[in-house]
Amino acid sequence: MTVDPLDMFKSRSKELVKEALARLEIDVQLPLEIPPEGKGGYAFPCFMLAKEMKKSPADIAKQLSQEIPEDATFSRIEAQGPYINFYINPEMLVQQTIESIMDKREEYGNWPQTGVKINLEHTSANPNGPLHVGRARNPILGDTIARILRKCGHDVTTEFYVDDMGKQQVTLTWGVENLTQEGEIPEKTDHAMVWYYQEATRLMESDSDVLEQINQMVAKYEEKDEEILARVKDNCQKVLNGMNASLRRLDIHFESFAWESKYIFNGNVDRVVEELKAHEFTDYEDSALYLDLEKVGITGQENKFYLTRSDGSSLYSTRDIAYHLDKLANYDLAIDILGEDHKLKAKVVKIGIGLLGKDEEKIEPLFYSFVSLPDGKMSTRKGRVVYLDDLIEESVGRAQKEVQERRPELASELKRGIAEAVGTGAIRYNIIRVQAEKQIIFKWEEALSFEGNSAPFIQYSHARASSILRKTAVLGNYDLKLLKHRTEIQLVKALARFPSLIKESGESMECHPIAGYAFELASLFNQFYRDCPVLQADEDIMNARLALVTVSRYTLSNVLDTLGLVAPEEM
RNA sequence: GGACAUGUGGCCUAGCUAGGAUAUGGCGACAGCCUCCUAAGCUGUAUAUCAAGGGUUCGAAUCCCUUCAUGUCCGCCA
Repeated sequence: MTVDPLDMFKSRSKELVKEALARLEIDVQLPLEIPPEGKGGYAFPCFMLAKEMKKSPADIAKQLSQEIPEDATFSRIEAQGPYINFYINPEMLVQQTIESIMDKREEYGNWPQTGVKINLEHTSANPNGPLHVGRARNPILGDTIARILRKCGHDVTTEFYVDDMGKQQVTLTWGVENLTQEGEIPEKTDHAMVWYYQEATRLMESDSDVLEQINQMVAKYEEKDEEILARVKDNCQKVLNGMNASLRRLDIHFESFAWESKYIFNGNVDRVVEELKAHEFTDYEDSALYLDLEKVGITGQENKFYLTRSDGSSLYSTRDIAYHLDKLANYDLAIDILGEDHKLKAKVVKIGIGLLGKDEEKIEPLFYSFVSLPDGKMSTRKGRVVYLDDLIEESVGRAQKEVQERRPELASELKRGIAEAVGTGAIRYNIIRVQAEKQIIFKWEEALSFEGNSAPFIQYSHARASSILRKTAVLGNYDLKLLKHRTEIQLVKALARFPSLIKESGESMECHPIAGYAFELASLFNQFYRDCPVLQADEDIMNARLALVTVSRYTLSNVLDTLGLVAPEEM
């Protein structure tokens, strides 16, 4: 059975149009469109034939439709104005779709393995403090895209690039080794460590002795001092552990961690510099190597993009080039989830890879805009920040209150589970439902909405479906021809779209269409729930509807999983 | 100053890649629906010069140009 239940309808309608055109000896392809509600499943506009045939599009549509024979796949094929509309045979659609989902179950929506190996780098936040909401878009976006690509059949490895080379990391380590934190120390390691970083940064700015000490450490570190490396990595790891704990709560995990220092210590960065300095697009200024942006066609910037300092030590982007070289050696595609502030750097990395003779098209950066607060950008230093952990706590806390109000009779363990699922789900969904390049201004009321277009809305539909199925014995024989209510057909149409949606979203690497679909599907299920009683219906109808509820539940569960949301049995 | 992105009812948002039939939904507002499978639900009403102007086209939210607004970048930081 094919993955996409709509496939036969799409290809058959195209075929029929093609044959009709051939009979009229017209050598043009008509595009397939999805018409508005009530105009059938597929439509072919005839405008582009008007010039050639010297007739109005409406007349052409009429003439063409007369050339199309009746076909079992469609209940009606007719011209309406300038369009030929194909009405999908609802019985066949219901049959195809429900059987396909019954057959695939948890696998419905998954495409066959492609063998394509993808490295998907996301989050990669500097390990000097807890994740804040301004950055939280990165892991959520990255994890969701990873899930989509896996459903598309690709072999995805998610990776966190740990920056353990910057001055910031040395500053943190200096703080840990020279300062004593007073008062109550937070239990979570990222929250405990950030104090040292903030305090050391403050001291460094006011005390030149401190600055001197830190600079000396940085200098030694860049000369590949293994002992300092061990100390810095140790502190990074502690912060990283805290970050990972936060992300785990959102069901975000990494398969791999790539440490930036590795590429310095193993000599790869030196090799990159060696090769690049021979290139005609690079030059020296005071023995600092730079790339001439004008020569590579980047305008709007200062012309020099530095690849090394004048002492020969490497810069961030140079190390990033070495890192990406490594990715391309091991993967077919490298995807990077990056904040919009990284656009120029990402471009330079791609160019660098190209200059080294590798295929830069295999690097795909995806950008997102920052989440800011109503009074501006989030900043850890200025204390103008909402930590991800606080957002999660607040969200789960509010969800806990809601569950308590709505379902006081449930066991408290169950209520806690529901609150966790709803609270964390609301956060993920709110980030993912908007296209990544739109700027978001963080507002508590919006971030923690549990009604309307939100995660709990979708989870609730799943809980309703589960509830119906919980109350019945094993599914009996069913006759799908009995499903002909308007909302039943609409629900089936939505169910049928899932596999093609997964594929399209994987190709465009966008998450928000899936969120929109999840909401639409849940909404249609709720309408079905209102219009079509299941358990009270006559046995024949009940069995047919139970089949529809079963496949709806599978599909709801699969979309929720694609978005990284829990599908609760009850809420 | 230049570069990249974004601009759709009071607020948020889909549609833009491949121009087509009355611009998608949510929040908020107002009016309704629990003797019936969970009301985190459902139904209805009102609200849009698709930032502005010009162009291409039989046809533009969608393509092109100009302008404006917002975000981001333009460090021998990361």
